[in-house]
Amino acid sequence: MSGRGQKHAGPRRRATSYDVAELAGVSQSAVSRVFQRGASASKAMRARVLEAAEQLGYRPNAIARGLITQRSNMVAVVIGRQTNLFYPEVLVQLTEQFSQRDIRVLLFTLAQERDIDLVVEQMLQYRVDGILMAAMLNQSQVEVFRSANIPLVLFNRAFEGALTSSVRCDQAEGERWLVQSLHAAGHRRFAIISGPEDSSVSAERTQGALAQLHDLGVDEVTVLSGDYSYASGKAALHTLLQNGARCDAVIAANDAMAIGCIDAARGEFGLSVPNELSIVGFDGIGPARFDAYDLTTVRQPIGRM
Amino acid sequence: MSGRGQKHAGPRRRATSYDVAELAGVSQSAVSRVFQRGASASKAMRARVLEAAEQLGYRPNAIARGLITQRSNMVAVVIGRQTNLFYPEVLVQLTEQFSQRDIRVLLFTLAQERDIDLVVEQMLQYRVDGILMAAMLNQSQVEVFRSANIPLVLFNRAFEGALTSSVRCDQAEGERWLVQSLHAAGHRRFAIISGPEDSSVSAERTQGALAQLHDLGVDEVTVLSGDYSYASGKAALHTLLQNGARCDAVIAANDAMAIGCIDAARGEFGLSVPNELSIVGFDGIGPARFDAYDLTTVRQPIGRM
DNA sequence: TCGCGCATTGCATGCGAAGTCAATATTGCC
DNA sequence: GGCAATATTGACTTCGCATGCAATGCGCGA
Repeated sequence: MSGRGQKHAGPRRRATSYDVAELAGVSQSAVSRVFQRGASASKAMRARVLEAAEQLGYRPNAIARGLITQRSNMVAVVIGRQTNLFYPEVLVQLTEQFSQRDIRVLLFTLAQERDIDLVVEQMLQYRVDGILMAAMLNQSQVEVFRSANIPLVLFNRAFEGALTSSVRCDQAEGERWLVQSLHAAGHRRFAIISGPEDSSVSAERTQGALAQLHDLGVDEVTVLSGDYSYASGKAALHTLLQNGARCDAVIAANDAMAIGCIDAARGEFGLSVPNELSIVGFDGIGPARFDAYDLTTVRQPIGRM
Repeated sequence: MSGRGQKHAGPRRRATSYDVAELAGVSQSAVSRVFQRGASASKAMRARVLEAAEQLGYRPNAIARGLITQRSNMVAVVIGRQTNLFYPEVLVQLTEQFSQRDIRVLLFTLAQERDIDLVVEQMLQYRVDGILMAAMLNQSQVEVFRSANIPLVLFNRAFEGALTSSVRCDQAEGERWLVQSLHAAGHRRFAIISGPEDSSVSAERTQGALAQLHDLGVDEVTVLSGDYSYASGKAALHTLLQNGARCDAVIAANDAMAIGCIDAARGEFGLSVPNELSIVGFDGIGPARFDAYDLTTVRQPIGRM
């Protein structure tokens, strides 16, 4: 009432397609069509609408659009709480890729294992178009998504009764390659530091390594397990060498643990790495490329999704 | 028609509140109210509705709800393309915190500087309830959010004509503390490796360090700049020592560069760190705690949001 | 026993855009 | 120039849920 325009003083109500239509002197449908790809609209119309839209600062409401089109254009990405640096790196890359395809990423993290049901619930409520899961889930959870017709992609893990897709490298093959290399370099006494018991990724990697060792005629292998963290890598190497195990090559299930091993070997036991002891990892995380480690590892191709 | 039930054969259409209402023999409003907090509903009603909902696998549609309530319950989090490991770590923590408050995180990354306008557009279209921005933006972008009434929080950066909130540590103070420590340890010849020219964080850190050095009577300081990456840290140290600059303490604007410096100092120049050369960083990223570096750094308290 | 107030419940409407269908404008072609 | 074919356009409905309002039921005190 005081003469302050609505335009720049902070319009309480965001402009809608009706507002634009009115200002441009056309119908709401017309506005809608201008803001879509394949819709037909004359040049004149388009120009008028765009100008009106500009003037009002109009933005199509993606929520409303999602309601009517039944597509949210969002995918959920779920990652567990990481002691492990691999997933955050992947996450950023993933998000970029999705953006390029005009898909938004709704991020979920699992602080506790039990949070997963809450997260599942949220994903369903938000009607995400798809789910990329880098965490464990059980049969009933998979079933929920299947019956809701939501594509579920497991990242770096497969599911037993696998009716689901999964994106992942052949973990076992990677380990075989690593083992082969170590063997070729003359190593014969191996130790493996696997991940958590319940990690399918770790299981595959460990299996791969053991299988290749077996093929090479090496059957006596010490296997310890860690939790993928730097600290657990250190601890594992400590245990290993403390017990007097003699070995000249350590195969860690991921880079973080491998780095922990290297530090323990150097710091606690004064060993020269890789001269006296070779240590290999898996993933190709950033720090693995630091000169201090210059880790031999299998780098997962995170570009391809 | 062939007798296959709709129930488990993959209902094409997700159950809506009307479906639930019908099955429970109540009105749609009743269903709606059962799935809200403060709404009134009798025990009996609640029970009937919940059972019907369970049976149909009903989930409230957050999209539709968002449309009517004008709240999406989503916040946008924007991070730049990181050569720097700090933000991904922060991101995961943030997401957990938001989850606990029943807020979803819509993640955006900036592959290119120019992407920012696209991202801004997306955030507006999705009607996010707030924005947490860990990237640079200009006046007009800030203005867009202000006029759209969307709370904008800058992470680790302030804005000049600051009408916006920002969450951040006192970068300068942290550097002062580092410098003070180095000085107390007897160092007198300092070099600074700053971040990119246009980084306000870097500017503050560098200013803080210079100011403290000045206060301590040290005015001759070599300042080089990097881009926050490990590689640029290595390169900077290389340049520094190659040019014959004599210094016994290097202050890097972040941990990644500090680690690069350490590796360069050790690998290329055979220096013992920290005996012959002290190197400090900033952020407290994971790898900074690896034994090989055991970096002195300022750890940003990412828990407090 | 009757009336009043409160707790429940249902009805109807609206959020903002997309898409269907029919009406209209434009174009090409002989 | 006339007519059929095509391109634009607008009116109206729909998506699924929240909410104001009216109608109903209930309990309780006098």
